[in-house]
Amino acid sequence: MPRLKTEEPNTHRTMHVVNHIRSLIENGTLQPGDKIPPEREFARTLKISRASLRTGIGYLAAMGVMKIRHGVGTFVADGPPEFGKASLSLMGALHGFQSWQMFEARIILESHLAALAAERGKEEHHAALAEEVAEMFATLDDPSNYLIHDLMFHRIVSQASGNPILAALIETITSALYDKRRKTVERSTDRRESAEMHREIYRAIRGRKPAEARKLMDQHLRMAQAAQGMERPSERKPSPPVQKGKASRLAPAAS
Amino acid sequence: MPRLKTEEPNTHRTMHVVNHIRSLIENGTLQPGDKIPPEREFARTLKISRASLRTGIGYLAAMGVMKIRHGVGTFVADGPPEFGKASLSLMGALHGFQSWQMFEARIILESHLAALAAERGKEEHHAALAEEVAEMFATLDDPSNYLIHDLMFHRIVSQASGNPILAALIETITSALYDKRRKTVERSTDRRESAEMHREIYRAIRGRKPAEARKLMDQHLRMAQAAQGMERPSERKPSPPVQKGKASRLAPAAS
DNA sequence: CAGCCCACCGTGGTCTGACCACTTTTTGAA
DNA sequence: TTCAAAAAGTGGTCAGACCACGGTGGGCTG
Repeated sequence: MPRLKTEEPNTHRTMHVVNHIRSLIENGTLQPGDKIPPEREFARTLKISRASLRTGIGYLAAMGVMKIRHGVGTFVADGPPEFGKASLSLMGALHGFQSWQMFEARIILESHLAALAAERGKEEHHAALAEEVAEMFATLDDPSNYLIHDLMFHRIVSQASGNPILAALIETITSALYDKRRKTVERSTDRRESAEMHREIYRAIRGRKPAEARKLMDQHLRMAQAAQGMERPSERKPSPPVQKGKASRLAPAAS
Repeated sequence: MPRLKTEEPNTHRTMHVVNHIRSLIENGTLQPGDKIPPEREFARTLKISRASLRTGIGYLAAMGVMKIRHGVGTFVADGPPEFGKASLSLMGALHGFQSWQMFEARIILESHLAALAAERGKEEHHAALAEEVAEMFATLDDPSNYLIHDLMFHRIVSQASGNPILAALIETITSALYDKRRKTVERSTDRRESAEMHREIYRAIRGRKPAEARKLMDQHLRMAQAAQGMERPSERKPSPPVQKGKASRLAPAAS
């Protein structure tokens, strides 16, 4: 019969650090963008070695919760929530993710996001979206700046959806897709068409028409996908075998 | 004019390690479940200190790519793809995620997943789903085991969808939701109803009826949500201000 | 001989303290 | 006043020792 260990107190230092910082964030002591104490000092405070502290901070940094700047300090992440940058990339290598799958995920998520934004978006979001659309039309001949406003538009839609988790998911996928995207220097005509689609999406959101917003976003993304030749291939390679049994980590300490 | 640094060779050791292991995975030298060399030996091989190697491994472990077992060794993760365990939890603390938001994300994703599974599921998936449904009916009086088969059912649906990225997203959310779920010892009648809904979902998937599968999954999840009192509150707290400008990380090294 | 316990070994975890590298700030000379 | 050099402050790396955990096999016990 296994003894029930009561949240072992000698938990690994790493988690000690993680939980400590976590609580600092939860009780408001630490806000996004804040700088945490220097490693040497912080380590002394927590009564652990600097090495262990660094392990814990590294853990948080890997997950995108903390941002480390060599020679400056360590900060709480302040950008839009996002899972570890290399996360998708790494897991892609491990489990063989395909580009079309990433795009499919993006289309599904972002279409819903657009619908939610149409339901819940506030005036401030509408204003921000309008501004980005305007900027897009203003930078039709400036590809790199156009791209920035394009991304901002989608990011604002995410915020307007009122669901930061879905927003984080999208952000993760988008940033992974970003690299591939930069290479595709879209034609000027593509940008004009794209800008107009964004405007229509904006109107649907502002007009609180969820179904229409979703349809337009879906349409817009499929077009973008086609422009980059990332459609789903008609023929699939043999899929891996179904995992059976392997309850492994699932099984609680039950009976 | 900034000098163009050619992928500086003295890149942080951490990324050196990460990229090394990444390439080992990509070229097939390292398979899921494999054990990597002992730290001391590996560090010598890579010509770096053990501390730096550990930093890199910790990074990978934080993202769920590697699994460390004290006193045994370090392995490549072999379970279903999933983002860092504490990831959602930590980010929740940082950005104020709500339970209903997690559930909303789950409903959206998993409903689509069910539809995709109905389109693309193979016989092997159908068989596996049937088995899990049978097990669920067989364990109606055994809550903890019932839960395991419940989770397996949903996991198989994810696999059947043919999109490992969406599956990983769901897996991440589900595992974060898992803790809360264990506490809710559902009533026996709830389990019976739940099992029957799963059976219907299975039939829709097997019958290749995407729309129906989606509808049923959506219905099932909303019921589960209601059973745990995680509905979306009618009134929302004031949302954070729209982030404007902050292109920060977005801006490429353009012009 | 069968079974169990425990010392041993391999592996990851932590500590110490020194030094290196990057940024920002301060200083002092032109 | 300007700007380049130095200093200060912070994260990054290194080295080597020792601790803690888990598995294994030899030796003791029954």
